[in-house]
Amino acid sequence: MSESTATPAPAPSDFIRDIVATHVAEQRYAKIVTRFPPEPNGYLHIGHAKSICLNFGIARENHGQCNLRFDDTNPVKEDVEYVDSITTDVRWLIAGWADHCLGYKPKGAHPAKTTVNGQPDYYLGPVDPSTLSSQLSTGSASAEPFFASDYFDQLYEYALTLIRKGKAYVCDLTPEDTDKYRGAPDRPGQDSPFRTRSVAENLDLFQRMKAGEFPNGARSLRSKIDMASPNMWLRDPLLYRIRHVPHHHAGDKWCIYPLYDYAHCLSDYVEGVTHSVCTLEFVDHRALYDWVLESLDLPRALPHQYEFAKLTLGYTLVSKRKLLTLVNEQVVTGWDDPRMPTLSGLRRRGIPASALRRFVTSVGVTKFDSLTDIAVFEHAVRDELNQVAARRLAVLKPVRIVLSNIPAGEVIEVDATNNPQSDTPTTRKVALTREVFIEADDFAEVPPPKYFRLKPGGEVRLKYACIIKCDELVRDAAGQITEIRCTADLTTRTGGVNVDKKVKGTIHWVSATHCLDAEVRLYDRLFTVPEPAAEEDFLKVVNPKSLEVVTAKLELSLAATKPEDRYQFERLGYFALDKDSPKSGSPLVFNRTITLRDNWAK
RNA sequence: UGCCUGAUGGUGUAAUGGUAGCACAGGUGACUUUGACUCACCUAGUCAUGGUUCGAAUCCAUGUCGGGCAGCCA
Repeated sequence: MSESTATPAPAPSDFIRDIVATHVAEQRYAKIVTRFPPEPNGYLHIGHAKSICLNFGIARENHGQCNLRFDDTNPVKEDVEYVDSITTDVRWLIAGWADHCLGYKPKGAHPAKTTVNGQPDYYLGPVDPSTLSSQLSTGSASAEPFFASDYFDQLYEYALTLIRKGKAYVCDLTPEDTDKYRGAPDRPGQDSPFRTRSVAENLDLFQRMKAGEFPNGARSLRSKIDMASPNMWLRDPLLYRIRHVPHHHAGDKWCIYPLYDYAHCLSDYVEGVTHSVCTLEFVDHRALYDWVLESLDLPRALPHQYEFAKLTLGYTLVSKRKLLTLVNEQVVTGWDDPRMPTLSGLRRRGIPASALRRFVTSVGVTKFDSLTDIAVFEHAVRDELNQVAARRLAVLKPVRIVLSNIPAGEVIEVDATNNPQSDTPTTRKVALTREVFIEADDFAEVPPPKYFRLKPGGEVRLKYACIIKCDELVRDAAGQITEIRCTADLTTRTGGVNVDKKVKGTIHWVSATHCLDAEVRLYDRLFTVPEPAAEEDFLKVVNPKSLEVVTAKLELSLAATKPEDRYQFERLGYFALDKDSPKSGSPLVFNRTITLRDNWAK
């Protein structure tokens, strides 16, 4: 069922939501706060959609909030370009669904120093979500997403605290030696020779690291945990590295930058996050997440990390590197090519955000690495579009029919239903004339068995119009069919005496004189195998027929199509205007979002 | 050979000691002015072996198979 219908879908349930529900029941937190923490170093894809819907879903189901936070601790890989695209994609995906849970902070705000239970503390809360949406829609922009880089000052203070507690030290090992000392999964590491430095020396060295006295990689700040731990992430993992580069958000203030494991848990804490939900590859990091937080004796409730399996979709690739290759090798036209699994690509293809949400909800949340059948995704898209898309007549590969008993110049207006799924369907007028186009596939001179469509001597209904009979094929000297001559039985029109006459087939059509030319881009899956990621060379399994461009004939009403409109071209599939389209004077450009199901598999 | 984690029809997911259910896919039929939608019916599953129990997908043990971990990436 569509989200727009009266019966709302039941709230999803999964092991993480169960945990949250327990915490709500025991009133462990004043408010449930989650976060979506992308690094601004690439475009969001369908896998991120699962994480976004989980985090925002938990927030909206519990009257909570979900912060959009950029995990921007590595300036050498990041760029504001991605901050903008990610922000756009997130807001598109949650629009009309969880906007009221979106955690944004006052523009330019940094954590405030407060006192909690007599202890110093840092906290950065969101702007009032009820005022946020109006701010965003008016573009007054007094709010913005959270940024981990806004906490660099506090993170530095916390690092000093760790040093004073003897829980962190400055290490002079080279990156190569650090690796060697770390040991291997089945072999313990060795203590760094710098592990026993005094607190005073560590303090001095760390401050000088910050002051820029040392070159990149010369020293690092490390946690002091256990070099023999069976968990590799507890073998004195690095907290800070030296990088003499400016930061896209923090400017040129810093030459030391915190690492993920150190910055993430503290960012969660500073924002008051309660449930930090991430993917399975971070399970081993959870011990470190907890270690950092617990080592600091923080005065407020600590956030906790929970992990789920990321989405893997059949016939789809989401690897940043491989997607980049597709763009660079011009296999696709860009990151928002409608064949790409990026949110911008899916959006351009015409897939509604609501369909994406419904899809990721339907696959569930577990700790099992699974491969989701692309059919589940396609079903969600079709199901959603079937509810909302207006029907239109369009012919992709036209063949000319002459209705010999209709005089040239005569226009018969017929009523066509806009959406049969609607409780109160409306209609529009479509012109029927002497010459019409039908789909090339809908005529067969030598029909296969059980062929319901037009064939020599056969009858078929032109949808919304009347039944026609194929009388004659006109050929040129070479024997090629140049014209299909039919007679129209006007008594079978709506309201006609023979309206109830049955024929096996009903086909779509467009008047040859009252129509519109349009470029229509027919997309198919980008890869020919279910698991392109498992391929030694994924470029070899790119579907050579993933795009076919045709010049189609459309009914006239389509001239008024707006970018957000979704149409079903009857018997063909769902289509949406491409962003290339609104160029004045040039024909409209439509993208095929997805075909209709076809049970008449040839 | 270390640690972490997982295993239910073809696929995904539920059942938290008490009738193995749902969705997708597939099949058959009905309906149809979309070979769509809708509806009905069908196909098909607890990784293995032991144990506890009146009763085990669920608890225990052992094994098998899969995924993750040795970035100064996130």
